[in-house]
Amino acid sequence: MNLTTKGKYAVTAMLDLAIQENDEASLSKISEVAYRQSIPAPYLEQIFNYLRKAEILTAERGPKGGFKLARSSKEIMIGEIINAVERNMDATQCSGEGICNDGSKCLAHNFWMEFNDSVNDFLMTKSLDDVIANRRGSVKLKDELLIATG
Amino acid sequence: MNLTTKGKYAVTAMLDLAIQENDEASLSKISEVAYRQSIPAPYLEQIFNYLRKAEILTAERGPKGGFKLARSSKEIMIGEIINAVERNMDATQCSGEGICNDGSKCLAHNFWMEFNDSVNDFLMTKSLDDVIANRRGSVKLKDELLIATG
DNA sequence: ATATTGTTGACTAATAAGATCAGGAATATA
DNA sequence: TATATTCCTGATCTTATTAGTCAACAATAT
Repeated sequence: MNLTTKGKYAVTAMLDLAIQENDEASLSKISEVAYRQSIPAPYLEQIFNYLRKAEILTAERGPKGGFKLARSSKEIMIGEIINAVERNMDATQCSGEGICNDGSKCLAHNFWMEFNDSVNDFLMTKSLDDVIANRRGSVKLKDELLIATG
Repeated sequence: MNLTTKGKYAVTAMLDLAIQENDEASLSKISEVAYRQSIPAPYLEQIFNYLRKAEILTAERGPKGGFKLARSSKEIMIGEIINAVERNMDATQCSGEGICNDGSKCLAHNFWMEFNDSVNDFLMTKSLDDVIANRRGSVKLKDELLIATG
């Protein structure tokens, strides 16, 4: 299992887009996001391509072009972002090759599967919005109050 | 965060020792463990050294020498093993350097801390014995029955 | 004395991460 | 239509790390 800088850049950049999302349909340029988040722009270009292909980002070309989230920030899970850019998040591959396939060789096989499930449960139940809300402290509570008071 | 083959070898080798533990004070040679678990012996030598320094393994030299667990398999957590051999299991380092230190730069900082906690909770609450019991299916239940029936 | 086992640290090869770069395709606007 | 701007694509480069080897040494049972 390998969670690298690339995955962390991807999450940070997506959070940036989610925050920028205020004004409807606003597009952010790669160069803007890269500057705000201290991510090398050409590297972010690469990363955004993965995210677009995974359909969690949409792009428009030309002047006035840019990127925005393909869905609401409540509907994009951190795990999706990471899976889109990381190639080795699966802890089940007990060794380089499939020497675990016969089932008896690797004593820890079941354990790694459970570990994998645990990690995925965590990452797939946290949305961009959750992370932002958690970061701002009490936004979620505020939402609930608004609902409660009509 | 980086969980590599080295960490997986370490866990597998420790499980092997735990299983061999039946006969009191029995020592296993590196070559034996390496053969049983298909781990390159000179590499396992390196790995066992880390584990010995972390005091979860003890060694004796000379003929009849070998390794055994430093504590009971119920008291050695998988997380300890991994921490002893992996150098980069901390998901909190949001980037290569400490650009997150000022607190405001990395939008995901809190999130990575929580993720880290989640992973550690999982790994630090599973003992070697837990993994073996889980693997054999109903060993734990059997133990409980033995206790229940005196 | 000798064979056997762990101990240590230096070394090598292969791979992957972290970028960079150049050229192309779309598109808004003058 | 020309042009500037932005995304799109793939090749390439550098560096660090992983995975693994090796040789010489230290301890100890027989």
